Amino acid sequence: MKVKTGRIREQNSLKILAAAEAEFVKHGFKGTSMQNIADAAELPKANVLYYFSSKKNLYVAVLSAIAERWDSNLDDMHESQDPGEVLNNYIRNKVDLAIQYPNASKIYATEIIQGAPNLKEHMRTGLRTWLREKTRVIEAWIAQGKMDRVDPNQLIFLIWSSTQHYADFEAQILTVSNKQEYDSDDVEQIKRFLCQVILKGVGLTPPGNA
Amino acid sequence: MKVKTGRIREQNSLKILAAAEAEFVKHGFKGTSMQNIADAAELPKANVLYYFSSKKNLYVAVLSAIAERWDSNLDDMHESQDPGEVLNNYIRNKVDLAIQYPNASKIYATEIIQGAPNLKEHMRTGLRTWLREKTRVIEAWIAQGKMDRVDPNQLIFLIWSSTQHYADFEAQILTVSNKQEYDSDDVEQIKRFLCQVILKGVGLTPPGNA
DNA sequence: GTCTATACAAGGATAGAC
DNA sequence: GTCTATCCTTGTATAGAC
Repeated sequence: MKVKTGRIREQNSLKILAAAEAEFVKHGFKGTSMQNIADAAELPKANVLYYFSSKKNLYVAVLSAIAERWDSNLDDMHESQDPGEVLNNYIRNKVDLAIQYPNASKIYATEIIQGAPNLKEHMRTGLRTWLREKTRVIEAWIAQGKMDRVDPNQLIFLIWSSTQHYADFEAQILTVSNKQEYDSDDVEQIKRFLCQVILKGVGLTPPGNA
Repeated sequence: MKVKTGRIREQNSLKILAAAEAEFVKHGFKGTSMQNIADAAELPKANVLYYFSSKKNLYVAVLSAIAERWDSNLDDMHESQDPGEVLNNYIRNKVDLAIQYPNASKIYATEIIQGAPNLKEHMRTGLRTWLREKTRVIEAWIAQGKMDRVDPNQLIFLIWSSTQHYADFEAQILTVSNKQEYDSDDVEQIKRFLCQVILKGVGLTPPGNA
């Protein structure tokens, strides 16, 4: 019984994408060689170039996969919902994402630090639209007197920065804390701290603040 | 009258360091060539290698200059001072630093994202000591009932992440905001927002909350 | 002290065997 | 569809002229 070619292709592609993500994080785009990626994926170098016709191409594929995963986790929020509950869930979700996919967060961060040459378009269209929508909802909550009068954009930026920090600055946080990795207690503590401080900071109370 | 050799050396070194910082930010360590740096510094390539004997050496020099500037701006805080005032000043200071030296923040961030291979030692010694000291002061404030019971380490991380974000993610923030650069109004608004939310979030009020 | 010319290595990409 | 061998560019670093 012949194995379908499509399956091999798919499996190899995924192996390469995972390996590439790990290597790009450690050494940057230029610092990563196709040989590194091939070795990590346990495939010959030419094979990697066979699936993704160029290094640049492979890098963009890695970025796209990350952006897709990122966007898929952007929960919808409606002004009819309770702001404390919505923001609480959003923050906890972002922390989970950061801890679960640190490499994704790191590559995304590196790309933006370098001026976002491959993400400018995504930000000008998709992200800006998403942000405007959320801003509108938060402004509605403020108008309804449900929370303090703060700049909605800044609030979103604060949530992004404070949550992603645990992925991007992992090396710093673990080193000064003298730890090898985050354990589940750490993660819960991070979530509680951020929810407590940010929600209280904008005049909200977490839903079940146990 | 002969120009002192030391002056030329110093001036060229500074020009090279500035050029290197700008290039390393845009393309990363491996992605930056000595030719790029030499062109940006308006000097021949061999001249750059004459002053800093290797590329790695030059990169470490850039990092050291950054770490030094960073550390010199770590204000002292004492438990006898008013926590609201101290944290307010610290946050405003960090925002100024981020806006004034975005490249420094970006290179530092990139280095940590990649696992801090050249900063591990600095973090294990200098930074950890600094953090422990601040933690002690914040714990004293909490014990004195002057602020909410929060994890002091997390509070420091929150201040670092939220302030540095405006430097590191400049490209994202400016793009979604449809701006070319931060103006002085933006900077003041950022400071007010962060001080307001973070201080209130830990049970403090800014000193002169105008 | 400054710069030109060059040795030498690494890596991306392709041609073509299997 | 998969992989070996190779071409060619780029880039670090040095030797040595001025």
